[in-house]
Amino acid sequence: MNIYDIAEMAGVSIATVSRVMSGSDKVSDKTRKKVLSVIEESGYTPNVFAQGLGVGTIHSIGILVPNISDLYMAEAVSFLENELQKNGYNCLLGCSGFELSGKESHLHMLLDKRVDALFLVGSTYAGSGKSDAETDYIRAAAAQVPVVVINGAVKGENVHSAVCGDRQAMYDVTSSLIQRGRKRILFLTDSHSYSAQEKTAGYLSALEEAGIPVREDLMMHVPNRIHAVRDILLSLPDPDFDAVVATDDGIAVGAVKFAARTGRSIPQDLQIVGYNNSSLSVACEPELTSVDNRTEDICRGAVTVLLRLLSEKEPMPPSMVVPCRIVRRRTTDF
Amino acid sequence: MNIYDIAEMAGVSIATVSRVMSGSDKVSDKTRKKVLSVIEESGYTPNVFAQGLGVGTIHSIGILVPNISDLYMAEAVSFLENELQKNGYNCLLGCSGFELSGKESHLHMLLDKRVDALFLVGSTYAGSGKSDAETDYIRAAAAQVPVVVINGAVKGENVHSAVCGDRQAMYDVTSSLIQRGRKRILFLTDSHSYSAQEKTAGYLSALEEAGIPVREDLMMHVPNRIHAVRDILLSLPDPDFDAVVATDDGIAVGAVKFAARTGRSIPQDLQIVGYNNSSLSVACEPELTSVDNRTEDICRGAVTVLLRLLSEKEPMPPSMVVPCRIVRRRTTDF
DNA sequence: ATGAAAGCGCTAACAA
DNA sequence: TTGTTAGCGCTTTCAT
Repeated sequence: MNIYDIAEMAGVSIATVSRVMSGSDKVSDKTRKKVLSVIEESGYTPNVFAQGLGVGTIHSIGILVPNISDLYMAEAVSFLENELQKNGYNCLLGCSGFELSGKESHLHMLLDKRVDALFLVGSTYAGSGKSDAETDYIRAAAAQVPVVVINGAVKGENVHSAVCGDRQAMYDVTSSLIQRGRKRILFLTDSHSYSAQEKTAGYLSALEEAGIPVREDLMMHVPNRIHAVRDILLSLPDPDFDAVVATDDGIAVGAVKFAARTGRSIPQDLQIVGYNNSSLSVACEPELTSVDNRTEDICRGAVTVLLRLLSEKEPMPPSMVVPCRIVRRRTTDF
Repeated sequence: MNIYDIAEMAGVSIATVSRVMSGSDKVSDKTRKKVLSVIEESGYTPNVFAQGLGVGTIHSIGILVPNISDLYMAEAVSFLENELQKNGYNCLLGCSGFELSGKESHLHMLLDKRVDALFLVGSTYAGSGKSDAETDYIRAAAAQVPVVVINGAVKGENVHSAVCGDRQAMYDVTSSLIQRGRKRILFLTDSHSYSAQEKTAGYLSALEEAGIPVREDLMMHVPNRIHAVRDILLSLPDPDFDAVVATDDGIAVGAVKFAARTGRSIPQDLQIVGYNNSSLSVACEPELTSVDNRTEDICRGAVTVLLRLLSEKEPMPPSMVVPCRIVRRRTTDF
């Protein structure tokens, strides 16, 4: 069932059918009614490929994510999909993993499908910042379609970003801990990404401001798995810290487990702050104080930016920053 | 940059370029080399829409999910995407919500994009089973492309399914509790879906087998939010149960929180079993015994089924069942 | 307000 | 082994 069939059945030309489909006003009411009724009873649906061939787009947008089974990523994708769907776009999803090769290949698969734009979700796409070469493939992609990085900054023509104020948030929570008398604050992270670096910077600046010397042994890289973190902390010969700030809730929960195992009471002996305000933070006991990075607001903002870009309006500011919010629960005394 | 440009630059016809692109062996090595080098240096990528128009597919598969920010769904999508990508398919993602209208509209958006097949993830798509009308739209879709329901059974031509043995699993855990002397087992669920019904049936058959009368007040519907569940249990005038089986970890964690609030010790006073073996089950304290429904195996199997379907091999058995696995932790004494 | 016809870029059947 | 050409189904001028 194609447009020719419909045209014939309705006794009009294919051009008229096309006009009806696209809601053109240059069709008489009578003709429109007739065509619509034929379409209705025949169940006709236009062939997107033919449409795409003509106009160059089928209104789909690529979403690249390292790992959709991560709570944070999943939530972001959820918001993106909702907003995009509302605006008539479909989502092509790619799970790239954290390796550069996977990112590149998945990105090209999406590009090959002629998406109208790309979302890269997660600061892993911003690379470590050591070399621009890490993100060259993103700029190359941006030569074809607008790219919006969620929660990571990549510089380049046609590359936009929406991030949360990770540095400030980490500065805030660290400062709060210091104000409550903590001086040996363990910083736990699982990543070297842009956002991990931002968080690190926030942590360090809080220490510096308070005149507390930085201790290398209080800055650890760990995998983001509850038991792994717990065991690493348990294996420390001389655990010497009175607070923990983590770059993800999962890591923080590991610290909670560590406290439970070693008889440390929370928050008296050990204060703990998580990140992302995920369901993990409220599943554990005591429940985690956590930084809410406003995923929903960021994603909504990112889609707004993108839609404006696609509608060829005036250029957008290249990035937006949404401040984080601290959700206080029982693993801290502030 | 299109196939004509490449053909001209390589001094061959478009047919030859097309052959090279599709890896046909009916091209001389010399010609192939030449064409490939031109393609390489020009960065040519075939236009999928034109391809699609010709052959009727661009190798994309629709994945419909009620809510991707749910841990279980996200994991399933992750596995599906991985398997499909490996086999050269892209994924069009739709988040439909739990309302019929959303399901139908999202499903049509995917169909309109001419996907080769559809995955429906989650037993919500199987409806309540009260009326076939609830799932008619699925059968209608199946008239166009193969449909595979993950974790829910829908009957119909060209509708396949991959489910886990929920009924048996629930029977097993309930029986184990009974064997450990528990007689007042609270069943908590947040859904009326196919899988919820299966789980209910397992629970009931374990009671029946043990000759324990069913008590309506011990079968509750609750929202799947930790604090909500906790508060509902706390508000019970006369909480009279010595074990809890829940159809999701989030719900079970709510019961754990309830126990903590009311001074019940786990598992002595109250045994608790969760479902899905998610990270929540290991975040809470004590850690939850949970039913692992083998998402990965189910998804892998589902993709296998689908690929066979798409490659026009002999018809598949309409459904596969993967047995669940009980992961024992510290909220039970078995 | 409506129709005719020229693309859009590719695949595949057929010719050579 | 290679080239020619007829679709694939739609959009969009350009006429009328």
